[in-house]
Amino acid sequence: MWFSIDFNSHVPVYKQIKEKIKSMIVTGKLKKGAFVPSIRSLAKDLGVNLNTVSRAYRELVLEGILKVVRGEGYVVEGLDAERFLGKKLEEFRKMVLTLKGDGIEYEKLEGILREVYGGEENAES
Amino acid sequence: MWFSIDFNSHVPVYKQIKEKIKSMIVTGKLKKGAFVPSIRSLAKDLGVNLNTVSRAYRELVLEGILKVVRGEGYVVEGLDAERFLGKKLEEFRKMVLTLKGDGIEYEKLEGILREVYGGEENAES
Amino acid sequence: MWFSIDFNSHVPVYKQIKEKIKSMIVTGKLKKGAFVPSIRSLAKDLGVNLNTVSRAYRELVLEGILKVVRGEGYVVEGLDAERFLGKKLEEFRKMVLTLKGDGIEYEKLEGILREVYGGEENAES
Amino acid sequence: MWFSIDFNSHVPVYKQIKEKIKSMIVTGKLKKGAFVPSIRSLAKDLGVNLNTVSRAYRELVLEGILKVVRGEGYVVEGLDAERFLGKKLEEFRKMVLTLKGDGIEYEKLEGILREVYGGEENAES
DNA sequence: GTGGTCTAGACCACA
DNA sequence: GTGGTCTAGACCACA
Repeated sequence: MWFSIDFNSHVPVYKQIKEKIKSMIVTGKLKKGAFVPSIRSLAKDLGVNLNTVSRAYRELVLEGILKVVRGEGYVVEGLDAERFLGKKLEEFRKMVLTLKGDGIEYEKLEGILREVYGGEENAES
Repeated sequence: MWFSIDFNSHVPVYKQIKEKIKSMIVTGKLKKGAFVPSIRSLAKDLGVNLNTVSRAYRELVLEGILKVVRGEGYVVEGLDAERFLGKKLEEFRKMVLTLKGDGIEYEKLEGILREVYGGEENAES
Repeated sequence: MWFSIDFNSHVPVYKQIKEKIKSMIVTGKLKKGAFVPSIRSLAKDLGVNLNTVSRAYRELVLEGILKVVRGEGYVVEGLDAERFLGKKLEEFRKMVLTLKGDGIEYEKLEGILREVYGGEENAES
Repeated sequence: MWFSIDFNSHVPVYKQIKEKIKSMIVTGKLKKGAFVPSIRSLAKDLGVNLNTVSRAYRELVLEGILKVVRGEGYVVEGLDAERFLGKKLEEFRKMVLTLKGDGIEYEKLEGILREVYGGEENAES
């Protein structure tokens, strides 16, 4: 059921975990009131240290996204989807700007977009 | 004339410098045989330590992109543009995949693409 | 009839329970020979696990403050009030020292003391 | 120059460090713009692990009390003294309430207060 | 079983 | 020199 970590990424592992959890909440894979996996089980699944997951969860609590239930685990509180997606789109815009700066043409990027999104149902031309 | 560093990025500063240099070579802003700025001046411009720029240049030399001219500075050797742009597009594809996974619709991304690439040829409005 | 637990305190719940029981003995609310509430009922009242109350009682027995009556429950044995209060005052002194170190004036603390201890005999206003 | 940790306290070490730093800012021992000791040197002084100090500093940054300067260290930003002292006094009130509940008389506490504050200059009677 | 804290030590980036 | 992250493992409290 669980996701994986990119150990080659510059993004620290605990931040990757935070993003994944947020993503799963936004997409409804983790619903409000549900328990996220225990620190130790997620750490084991991801091949990561307990402290790393612990830090991710702790920060999500500070952000009001998770809640800790004594002796039981972490529960989903909620997440401002609007804001989460807004940030993601902002990152996307930044990357597109960079790519434009690198001289890559619009069509290249649109092509990839269509490929990823499967083609037919999304493309007009 | 010089670029800037995103100190909040997870991408290490020396890697950001490498990427910028490469980008300027690919886009022709730095031509083969031209001198890149001296380590001292670039470090000053960017507000970073000499060691950081030094490391970026050193690695660019190892990659065959720059060449040291003893006592004079670093000169552009060349760069496999195909490969550079290929990597960039690969990163783009990865990000699009993530965004799709977050439930963001094709249209949202295409809209941003059009915005960034200016109006006329791509946008209808 | 029973007290409450501060779940936000750093003091472990089982220690809070021990302190409360001791306090009630010292103040005569629990007299020698009286039964303290059963583990089950106290756990229920406080909203904590049986094990937690159990641990508190067990340690109080080890300290000679409670005694197990097989099949009946836990009975108050007694408590060195002098020592109990001495510890409390020691903690108070420590806290006052810290507050003095923080630059808080004598009058502020005395004011709070008077407030808590009610008006007439101590306060002028 | 530095403080010490109470390893027997229930208060986690990283929280003790946070409180000490705050206290030193409030009392002017650490002024705005000054560097706090480096993570590693403080860890060594206190006989504590680097990660523990690191967590304390990191949380102080989140609270806007410290600021991190890349490659240089942590700098004092500022602290709402009013709020800090208010919290301290609240803790004091709570403790006094408990002590009153334990049957300790006003005079005992006032006596300790006077002792700690040196007597003459503060006491009226 | 759950989380919380801490240690000893490693490796990296930046000044 | 500075901070940042991570691991492996320990010990504790609570359900």
